[in-house]
Amino acid sequence: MRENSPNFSTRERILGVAESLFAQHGFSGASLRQVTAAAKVNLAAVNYHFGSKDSLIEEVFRRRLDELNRRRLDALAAATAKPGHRLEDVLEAFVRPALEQSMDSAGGAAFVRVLARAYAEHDERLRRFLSDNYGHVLREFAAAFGALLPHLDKEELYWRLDIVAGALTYAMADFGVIKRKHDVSEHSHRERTVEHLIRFAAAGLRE
Amino acid sequence: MRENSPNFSTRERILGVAESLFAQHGFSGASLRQVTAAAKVNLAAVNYHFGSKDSLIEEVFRRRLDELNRRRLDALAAATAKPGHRLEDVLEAFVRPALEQSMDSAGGAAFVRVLARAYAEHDERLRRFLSDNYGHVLREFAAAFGALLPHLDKEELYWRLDIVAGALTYAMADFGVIKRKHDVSEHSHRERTVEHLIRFAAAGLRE
DNA sequence: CTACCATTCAAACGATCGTTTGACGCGACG
DNA sequence: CGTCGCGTCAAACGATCGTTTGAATGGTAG
Repeated sequence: MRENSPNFSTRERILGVAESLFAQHGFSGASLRQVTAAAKVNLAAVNYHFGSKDSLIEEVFRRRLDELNRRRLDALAAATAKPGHRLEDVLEAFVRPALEQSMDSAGGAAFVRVLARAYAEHDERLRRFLSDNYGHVLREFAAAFGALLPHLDKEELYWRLDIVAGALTYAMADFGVIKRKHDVSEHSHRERTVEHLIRFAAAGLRE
Repeated sequence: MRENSPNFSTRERILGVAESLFAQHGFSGASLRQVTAAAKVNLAAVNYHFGSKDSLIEEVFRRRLDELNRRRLDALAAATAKPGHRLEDVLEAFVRPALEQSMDSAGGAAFVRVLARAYAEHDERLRRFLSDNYGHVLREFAAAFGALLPHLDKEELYWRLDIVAGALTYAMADFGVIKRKHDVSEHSHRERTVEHLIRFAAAGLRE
């Protein structure tokens, strides 16, 4: 059952197609006419259901980010509750929910790319939206990391977490200039990518 | 002396301003009218001097990437010539030229952001241009890494190098959701970022 | 001075952008 | 049956996009 199936509502088809096209061409690179044509809906449907293109972009995030961050906070709580938990546990709480979300639906993989794109976009409006709605998640993780890394002051810690977040996000998004021939075991590749990245990040944070 | 100084030619002012605006708003997000207005030149000057917007984008890359990759290949040759050279030496040959370029001119820092943006853009035309003109550099580095990592087959090696390249590029570009308050020692921050990233990458590649 | 060439300029081109409009189909409800 | 509201539709809005045009400009060579 594809995203343009008539079994999906107009609103849901728009969200699914927009997620995919934003991942491919960026937010300003994908036009509403491309989106509505691919979703086989009328052009005006976007402004009817979402109000504007910017609101559509926000909704693309909200649809998946709410659940993603809920899972992240649950995993973080489970990790920090365990006495003697390690840095790798906190890192995994941040990364594994994104990995799982990227595998459990067709649009999940596209959404991780959208997330990575948002990270690269310096658009102030989009950054403010993400900061306002999901900044508390980053702050909770920063606190958990800080407790495990008492030798780092706050500025140093945030600076390194920024690097780690960028590396993790972009590796998850599978961006890259080199094309892989066989995508047969993409899931296991992704799984191993996460493991390696956690090692990367843990080593760099501890130093 | 600013980039819009009359001491710079029209062509050079366009290149400098375009580099900065592409870094801020992306290639499709920055219009030629914004570029020419900021550079204080006529709108038609872009098509007169470069032929098209796409050609301008290519020229923004070519202007700095030629020298960057020449420095990278020189550093790589120096690193591999040394007997008993380590993985960190090859990584540094890849990263340090970008670091130096980002500090020796006002536009250099912007260009590193442009480079990172190109990495995220999935635009097929741009990727082909970069692959055609600078693919040999990546291939030489891949060979040098492969010689140091004989336990990895070619596909595995390329897959990991992709991750490493993404992490390094984005950290260099200073993307991030968390704003730092004091940019007083940005250069030393960047320097230390590179050191940490090399450790990250070396640990992950060796595993 | 004249002729020429490179460059700059205002203006306009057609295309495409996000958005708005008003009519239309149609099931729900009194 | 009438009507009300939700969703969809074709069409058009003004704005902005990349690009092109043709005239004006200014320096240089014959």
